[in-house]
Amino acid sequence: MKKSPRIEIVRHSLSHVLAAAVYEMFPDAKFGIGPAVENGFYYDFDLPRTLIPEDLEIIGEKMRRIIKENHKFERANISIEEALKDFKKAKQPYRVELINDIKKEARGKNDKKKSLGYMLQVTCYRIGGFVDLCSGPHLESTGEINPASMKLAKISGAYWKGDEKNKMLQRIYGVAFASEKELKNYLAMMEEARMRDHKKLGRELNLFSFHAESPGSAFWHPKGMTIWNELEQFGKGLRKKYGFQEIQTPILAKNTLWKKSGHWDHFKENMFSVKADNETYCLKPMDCPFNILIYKEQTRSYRELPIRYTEIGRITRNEKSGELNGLLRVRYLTQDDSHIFCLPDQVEKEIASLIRMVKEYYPSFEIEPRFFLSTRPDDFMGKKSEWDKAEKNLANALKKEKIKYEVKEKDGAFYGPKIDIDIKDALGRKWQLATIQLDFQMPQRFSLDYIDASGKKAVPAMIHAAVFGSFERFIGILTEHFAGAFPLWLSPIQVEVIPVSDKFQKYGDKINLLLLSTGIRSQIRESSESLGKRIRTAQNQKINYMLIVGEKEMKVKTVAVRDREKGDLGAMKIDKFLEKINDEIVSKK
RNA sequence: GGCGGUGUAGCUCAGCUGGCAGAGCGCUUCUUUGGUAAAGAAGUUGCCGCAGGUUCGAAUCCUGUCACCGCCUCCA
Repeated sequence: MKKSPRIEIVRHSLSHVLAAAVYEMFPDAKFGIGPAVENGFYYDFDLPRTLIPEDLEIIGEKMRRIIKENHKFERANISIEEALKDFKKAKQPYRVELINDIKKEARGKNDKKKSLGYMLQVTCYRIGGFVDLCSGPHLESTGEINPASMKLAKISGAYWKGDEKNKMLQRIYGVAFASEKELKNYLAMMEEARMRDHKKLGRELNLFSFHAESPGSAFWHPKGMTIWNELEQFGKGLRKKYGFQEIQTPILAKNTLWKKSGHWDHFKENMFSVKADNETYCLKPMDCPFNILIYKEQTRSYRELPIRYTEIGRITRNEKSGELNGLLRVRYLTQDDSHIFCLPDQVEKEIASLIRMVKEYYPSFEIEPRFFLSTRPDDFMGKKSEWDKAEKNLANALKKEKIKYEVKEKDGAFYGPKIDIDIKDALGRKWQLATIQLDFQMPQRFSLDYIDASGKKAVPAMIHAAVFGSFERFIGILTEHFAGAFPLWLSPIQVEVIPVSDKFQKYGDKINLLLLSTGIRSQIRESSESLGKRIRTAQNQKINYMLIVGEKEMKVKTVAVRDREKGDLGAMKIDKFLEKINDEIVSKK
């Protein structure tokens, strides 16, 4: 979908119309900000009372009326001082704050340029009796908006300026598109997303569950575990190919370790701790310090670097209650973690190799990765020069692998910059999965070293990487991506044998056993349900193949194959079906 | 953690201004022995999230609390 500047203007103008409608309903309303966003717009208000869902109807009606009345968006530039006076008089504290921010910024710029005045104006727009501070651009008039292509969507809370220390305002979201048809498509897509919700499918397909007794932790059922194990095996295979060795480390350590790593300072609020023997232990929120301890077990020579460790890391993070979200945000998660210790001049090669490995994962899931370089955050650890070097290392590796990427400013970890890999799912939604992080800080904090070629001690570099990110999140996303219809190699039940009647149950059992003995996940059920009903159930369970067997098939030792998507494929010799299905599993189609 | 919403059978949900807790699906049993997305009948299913309060009487009203959903914040 291409972004049209025109629709941006429409959305922005709509937020202004929304504000006008709210002003009409609540003359005492205090106004926050109201930008255009992806798929629509929003506006934040400080209102004398809490909005209820019915208010949205009323406000929406008012907006449609204002649109129909075809008001002009009248633009006016006024001086900052005048604007300050006006908005103070109008009792608009957030406006006053914003104008003061603009003033401060303008001062800064003017000092440098030594040409006072040019920034000391702000832009306001007026529709009817409502004046709003806004840089625009807006449409000429409200009549240009098609009211049928717009809909108010929801109300939620939002902190003023996005800071949780500030007051919470009420945010009204609207969706808006260039045409009514696009709006309808969008709403249909939202409905589709609802149908694909992994929490719903997880229950229907019996993959996993959540329980109030342990909020934020998934309970994996046999079918979910099958998917998990396939992923784990797949990931471990690739790790082996790229020279990793598997390790396993404990789930908790004394907080002294976390103080040393810096995690205590940055995340102690988010770590579960327990007291034992007059010591405080923390459940691990990361695997890295443990990997470091293994590295430090021996004196390392430059000859043995790089050392590449991989670990299925069971980690725990005490996320705030409101942040939990099914499998996508949990408190107990399992990472496919990796740590590389290498010489500084091996860094780019190792990163490039990791990028190739990441790229090898995705085709099996029918998803396209997109790469980002996340740079130094404000609360960084270490020296700027080290960061510059690390960021350059990452950029060079990306270049070497001819990867197109975008930069996410200030989005790095506190100990180093990272390459983040996002994917788009079947509905076009973005998710962050894999991450490759370069770290010159932990090795220093933990006094890591190796003996270099001249016999002197030197400090190695450390690279952190995860590809699935977490098994929980990855399976959640896959479930939604495939709408529960997993590709054959991942599918919990690949085949169901369905005898036409119980006279053929024995023949069915034989086929089922044959399939199971060759490693295919097959099942057969004894049931008095009609054939149609059993097919329907198997379809709803998204079982890839149904083998219908009756008199005809038994006589000539065939199976009637029904494909979950393509339907009836006709009769097939059993050997031929085995060959077909094994091919598909191996090629991960 | 903050704001808003929602908690009734395994699932999806109905239950109005307080007055005997319901439907469909599922599950069990029986009948049916089927040919590519729902055979028929009977039966079963409840701490109305939890704890208080108001009331002759609470699924329903009030308070608190827990969990979930959406958003904000956060995400090593």
